[in-house]
Amino acid sequence: MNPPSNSAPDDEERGPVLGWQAQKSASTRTQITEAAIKCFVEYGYSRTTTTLIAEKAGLSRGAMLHHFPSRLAVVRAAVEHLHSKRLRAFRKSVTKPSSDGDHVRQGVEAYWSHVRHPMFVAFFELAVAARSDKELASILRPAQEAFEREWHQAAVDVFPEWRGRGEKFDLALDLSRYVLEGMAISFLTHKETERDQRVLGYLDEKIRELAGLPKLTSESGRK
Amino acid sequence: MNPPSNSAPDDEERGPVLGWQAQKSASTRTQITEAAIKCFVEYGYSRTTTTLIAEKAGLSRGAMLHHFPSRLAVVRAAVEHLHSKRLRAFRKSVTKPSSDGDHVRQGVEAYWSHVRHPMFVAFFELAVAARSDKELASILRPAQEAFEREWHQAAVDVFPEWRGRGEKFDLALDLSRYVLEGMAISFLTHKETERDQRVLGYLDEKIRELAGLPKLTSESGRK
DNA sequence: TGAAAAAGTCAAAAATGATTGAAACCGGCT
DNA sequence: AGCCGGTTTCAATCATTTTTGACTTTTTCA
Repeated sequence: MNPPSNSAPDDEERGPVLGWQAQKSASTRTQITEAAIKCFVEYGYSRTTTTLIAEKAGLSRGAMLHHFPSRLAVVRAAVEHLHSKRLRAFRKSVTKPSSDGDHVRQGVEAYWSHVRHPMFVAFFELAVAARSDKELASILRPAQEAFEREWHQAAVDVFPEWRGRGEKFDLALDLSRYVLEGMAISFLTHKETERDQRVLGYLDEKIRELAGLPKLTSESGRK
Repeated sequence: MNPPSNSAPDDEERGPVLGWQAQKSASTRTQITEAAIKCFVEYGYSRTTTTLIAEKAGLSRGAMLHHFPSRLAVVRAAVEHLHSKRLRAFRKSVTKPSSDGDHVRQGVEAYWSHVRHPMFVAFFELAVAARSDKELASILRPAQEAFEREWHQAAVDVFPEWRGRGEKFDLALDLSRYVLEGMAISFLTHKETERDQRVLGYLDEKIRELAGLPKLTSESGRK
């Protein structure tokens, strides 16, 4: 292999002084966890076997079991990796300066594209499996709670003027979450239609209403 | 056993002339399918093994494989059984005369309690598994489509006065479906709070708005 | 008695984790 | 520079467990 120029996927916390080339090969670990996440999306949680992960990561199974001694260890690492990745992507899409100053639309759009991303599918697979797998649930819960805290905080940041009107604010948040996630989950098995664009537009409108913002005039058509 | 007085759960289409007691023991089949459904809810789809189903049904595995030669055959029967049961329960809850003539609330309440029923959990498990299991998907699709047709028809029946205002009608339907299912799915892993009652109340209100019905005066508190 | 239901037995396949072995790389040393 | 001990990555093999479905045997009624 060529430890210096590594062809592994981009992300991995570049430890400041992580000298050894050997240690650099911790990128193999991220390769494995990313392969696991891909498998969750492609085959579902339960059908993601160690064989499959190793295959998708381009390693022998034995090599993988060197890095992660058991299947659960891989899952644990994958959950962690997925969580931080998801959080980073979400933060980025939220803090991106809105093109037209329309906070509502930007917020809805941000979460809407988030729940349509494969990472959400992977997390969803894990969440469903965790419903009847207490061990997985205990692994997943911290990440899930952390993400939800972050989600709420992001909402507060996006709508600073909303401070104090707690009840309507929470309502708008809950509504958005349920509608967008409900739609996204529905789209896992159904295909999107033009009717769904109307739902998104309606959601925008109602959030504006709850926030006490003026109606948008003639902008019925979302992209 | 006692073929005449059978302690099996209630439902099974009572064929008019299904004389043989032997054939009556087709109730064993429903016992098996119901056990399978219970397993989906309790253990999830993938962990529902034939051993587990037989165990829950109170049969030996060999006996079960006499009725259903393969695991998939059980699943097929379970899907069919679940679908008809689900459909029946839904029809019943919708056609039940509304206590106070409030169609909107009755409709929302009907679907809300439906998606909180274990049957919905079972169907949900199947739907998620079907996402990455084409064989299961082909089994599930007809039932799913049939149920959705029925759902739409029920909505039309409940709101006969809404005929013609198609766009807002569809919007109200989509919104309700996404919100209620999104909430129900969220509750599979989270616990319900008082905030969620507000979402339900808000949904009621918005449907009334879309239908052009008068606002309910002082009935903010749902049961 | 005889046909169907129920039970029990068996082998094949798949997945897991443990063990063993090979190859590359590090530092240090003469 | 070049060799050596030790470590780390990677590969391969093995035994065990689980699940499945085919098969055979026993029981139960009409």
